Amino acid sequence: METGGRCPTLSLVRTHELVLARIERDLSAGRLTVGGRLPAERTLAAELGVSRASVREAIRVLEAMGIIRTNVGSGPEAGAVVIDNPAAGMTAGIRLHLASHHLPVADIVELRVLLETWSVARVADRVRSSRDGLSATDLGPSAAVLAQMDETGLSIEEFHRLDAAFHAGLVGSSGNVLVAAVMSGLRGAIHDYVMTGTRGLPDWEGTAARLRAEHRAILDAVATGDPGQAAERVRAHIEGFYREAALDAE
Amino acid sequence: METGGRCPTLSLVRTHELVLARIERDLSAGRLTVGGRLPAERTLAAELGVSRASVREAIRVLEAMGIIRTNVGSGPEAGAVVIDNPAAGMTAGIRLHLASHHLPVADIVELRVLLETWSVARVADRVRSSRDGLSATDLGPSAAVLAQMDETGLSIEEFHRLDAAFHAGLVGSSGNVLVAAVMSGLRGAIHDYVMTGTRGLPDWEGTAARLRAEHRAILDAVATGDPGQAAERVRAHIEGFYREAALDAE
DNA sequence: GCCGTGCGTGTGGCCGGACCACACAGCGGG
DNA sequence: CCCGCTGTGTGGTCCGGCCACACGCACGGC
Repeated sequence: METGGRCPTLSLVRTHELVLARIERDLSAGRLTVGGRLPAERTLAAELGVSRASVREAIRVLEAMGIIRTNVGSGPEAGAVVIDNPAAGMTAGIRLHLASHHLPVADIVELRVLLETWSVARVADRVRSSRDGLSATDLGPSAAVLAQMDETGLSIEEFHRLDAAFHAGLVGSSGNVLVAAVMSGLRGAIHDYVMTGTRGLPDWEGTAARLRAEHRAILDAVATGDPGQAAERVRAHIEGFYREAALDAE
Repeated sequence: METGGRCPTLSLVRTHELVLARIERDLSAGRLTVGGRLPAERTLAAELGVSRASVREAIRVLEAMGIIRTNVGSGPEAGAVVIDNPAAGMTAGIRLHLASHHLPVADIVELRVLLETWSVARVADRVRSSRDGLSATDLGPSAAVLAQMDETGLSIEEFHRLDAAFHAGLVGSSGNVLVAAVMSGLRGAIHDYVMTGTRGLPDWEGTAARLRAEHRAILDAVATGDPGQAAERVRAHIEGFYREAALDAE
């Protein structure tokens, strides 16, 4: 199985993929955990008998997928540390496929509606079946975000940041980590489209006021344990805004 | 904005990220399209005034995301070509986050159920509202896969390959490219778990026969335009198998 | 004319070495 | 005790070299 060159690497599997596989095995086996540090590039290269360049290539993939982050220097913040940010990989991947025109924006919007209606219905359902615990621990932060959104003088960017926090909070309350990550990735991927569309709105203040009212109606439906209403209000809210900002006209 | 070193690169943005941004812009602007070729690494490095290593790092990320594939040599198959494989990036990302124990398998199963019930319900809905066109062009391949699955002597791997093709075909018929990609990514990410679970089943032949019957029932509900039944059968089919293969016991 | 062989060219794959900036720890001097 | 300097280890980037691969083209032989 030796290749003819000087490198003992299997010729069908690229070297950086060997590095990735090794790191995945270490993650699976618990030898690497979120918050823990990878060996230094030079160390890992020596251990695996490959060049540092190949290790770096693998590291780049892991960074893009939101598995690790790297810092130069020494001390506890230095090197490659395992993180838990699947949304980063989702955002990057979806953005690129959007850029290549393979993924239509309309499909992204549609999946967002599906995931978010499901999430809020699920949260509302849990409120209905176990009212006290969920209301206290899960909807308080969402209400706080809505209060922040009522402040005057918010920039469009700031409004959307709070908007994202509100929606992400509700989706997060569904308890499905992957759904939350996909949702975050979707929003991240179309952020520029949303900003462009928002700036083109004829009456941003009027729209913002309507969005705020819709947020409150959604939170109300969730808090009163009405899955059907919650889902319907979310759907109307998302589709309404995207239609107004011309995001569905792909 | 010049850094102190010999490299004129902005110090807050890594060089490979500059390369990625450039390629994303080219994709967005249509200068690069699916099927088209990127400039050679050496050419791109010279154009951007960076080292070939930085270009390679960016290329690795694009490969992992399913945006490009690379081949050595010369001629039409050589170099980095733009492809449309978002599922690849999904699979890789989800696998890694699964490996790090940040993503629970149960969340993956849950999302799969959500996406697949939505997809078959949508296809069934379209059958109901436009029966002739959809039945002929979209369900024929699915029925053909089921016929293949009835052949004797299928290995477990082959059975699951056909199983995946059947499910992917139905999801693909929903018409949402992103949903199909996420679904494919989910399946790819948990493939090893499924294989392990399947090999541990006490009566694979009995299970396989039941799965086949459930496939036919699902296809029947879709073909007769019954969204509610289609979704319910898919749900029961997925949850039943994953429970039996101990995939929900996370 | 056709086929086979060898050479040249361009491609990605990989390596090793060099140097940089950063971040910290440890030590010595005021 | 505080500050400055030095040393060490980290990732970031570049450069140059060589390899295998894949093709195109030219030349020679039949």
